[in-house]
Amino acid sequence: MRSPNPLDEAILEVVRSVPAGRLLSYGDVAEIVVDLGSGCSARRVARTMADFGDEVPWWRVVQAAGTLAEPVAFQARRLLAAEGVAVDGRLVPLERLRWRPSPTELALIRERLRQ
DNA sequence: CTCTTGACGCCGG
DNA sequence: TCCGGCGCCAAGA
Repeated sequence: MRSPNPLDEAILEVVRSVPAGRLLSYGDVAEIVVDLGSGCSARRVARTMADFGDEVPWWRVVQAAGTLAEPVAFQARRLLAAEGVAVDGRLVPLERLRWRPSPTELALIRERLRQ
């Protein structure tokens, strides 16, 4: 298994910052990482989740349509329900629970990455 | 080097 | 709503 590079670290740090019960899409994570200064994309985030997701609350990252990614849908459904998220089949209320880092939160993430 | 393969996403039909 | 088509991008074959 490959080891995480700086871009992976940035992605993982963002996902780690998502509070329980809140959600983002792969694309949202990518946007935030871009704001942090690295180039990124939804597909790139998905790859990092596939490789290193178990190090972070990966289940809070869902598809843009509010659907759970097929390969991990079963586990995600259980973990999300455990933190109070209403799961309807493969659908979750992304619009209602979407998380965006505040400027200060963003600064904190930047700080944590500066190691 | 080319071609395929995804925990993706937007647009049309 | 549910596909199909594309664009995207890095990893493997």
